[in-house]
Amino acid sequence: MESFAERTKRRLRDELLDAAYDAIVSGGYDELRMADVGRRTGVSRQTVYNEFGDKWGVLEAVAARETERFLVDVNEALSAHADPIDGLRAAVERALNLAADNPLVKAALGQPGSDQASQLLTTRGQQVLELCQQRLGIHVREHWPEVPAEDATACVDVALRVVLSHIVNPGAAPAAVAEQIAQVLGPFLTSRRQV
Amino acid sequence: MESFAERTKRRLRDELLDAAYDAIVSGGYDELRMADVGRRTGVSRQTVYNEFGDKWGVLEAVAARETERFLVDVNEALSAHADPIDGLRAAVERALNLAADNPLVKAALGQPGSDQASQLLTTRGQQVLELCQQRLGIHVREHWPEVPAEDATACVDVALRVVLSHIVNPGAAPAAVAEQIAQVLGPFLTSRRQV
DNA sequence: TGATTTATGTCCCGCCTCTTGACATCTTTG
DNA sequence: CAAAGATGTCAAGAGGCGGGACATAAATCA
Repeated sequence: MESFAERTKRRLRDELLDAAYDAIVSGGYDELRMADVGRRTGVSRQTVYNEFGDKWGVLEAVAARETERFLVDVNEALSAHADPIDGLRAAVERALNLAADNPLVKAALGQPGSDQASQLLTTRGQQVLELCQQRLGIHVREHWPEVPAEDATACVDVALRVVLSHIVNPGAAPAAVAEQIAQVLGPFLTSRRQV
Repeated sequence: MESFAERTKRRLRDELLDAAYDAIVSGGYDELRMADVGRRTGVSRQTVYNEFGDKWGVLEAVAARETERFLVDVNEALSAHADPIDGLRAAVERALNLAADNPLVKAALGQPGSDQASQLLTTRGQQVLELCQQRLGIHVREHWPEVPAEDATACVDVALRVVLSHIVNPGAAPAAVAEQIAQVLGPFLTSRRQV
């Protein structure tokens, strides 16, 4: 049985993340105040530091949770198609559309006072990147049994980086990008496909 | 702002009451184990004692919460009518019907191993009685402005005791009892009614 | 330019709550 | 009669949160 204390701990973290999320979305990372996060949750400033270490830790934790939710949607699109190439195309399009609508992404990239927050998806993006690689990797290896694990990983890695690039620096429309990636990576997948 | 600690405290109490409620409903008061209440909630046995004092305290707390919920329904019936006598009749009928269906009432009165629990509504029923008097009193004084407070209180007190008696020791059908009480107390209310 | 304000990050200590283990007591069961 | 199981009490210990103080850096204001 999970203890009440453990559930309470998780709830605390969750409520802190809610408060931080709201603050970032409405005012940007620079406007985020550690004391506010605590106050909104009904907890001291020290407790926020105990939970996340520092202000950047808060942003990373918010991003990690948001990414997890994001990936649920993307994985859903991925596994909605039997053919890997179709799944890839659908997942890319879904990811780009979701990112375009996502308040946190907008706050990190678009709003003023997001000099630092934007690095979350660029120079300091390892965390998000690795999280996506891992989650997508697991999911793809399950749903693409005909593609060798190593090749699936490579494919995911390339597509992921292109998608991230398009999120940070938008190019063509989501559907067009998805089609482009499917066409470029399609032959690779086809050539590596096994019985 | 309410502190996180305060909310957590309330949540703990609520979850303990949920666990105790389930245990009582499924096995009766005698089958209730303090250690189980703690285990189901994910806290130690001592914490249960800290919160409720002793086993009877658990039962009283469960009953108090259930009574509060019960009264919400009854008060709703009471205030659905402009005329006090109609409200009285409706409230009595609602109360008796609710009690007849209530799992906790059944567990306290009907099930085997409820020798002690049944006292909750009889020889040790002051707590529930007073809670009802208070809540109903407040509500009636608000919704029966034409009846002097003292007379309203007396009316509520008499009706409440009759209803409780019918719950513990059922007589006629709820609607018939309600009609009877309305007829018996009606003249009193009418005579005391003011402009 | 210098002073003030504001926010981050760290440290420390007091307080409160929960946990754990032990114990006495009573009742039920074998 | 002995063992098991439950209630109720006590004390010691651990962990987390609150609150205050502080150093530091950046922005603001005079």
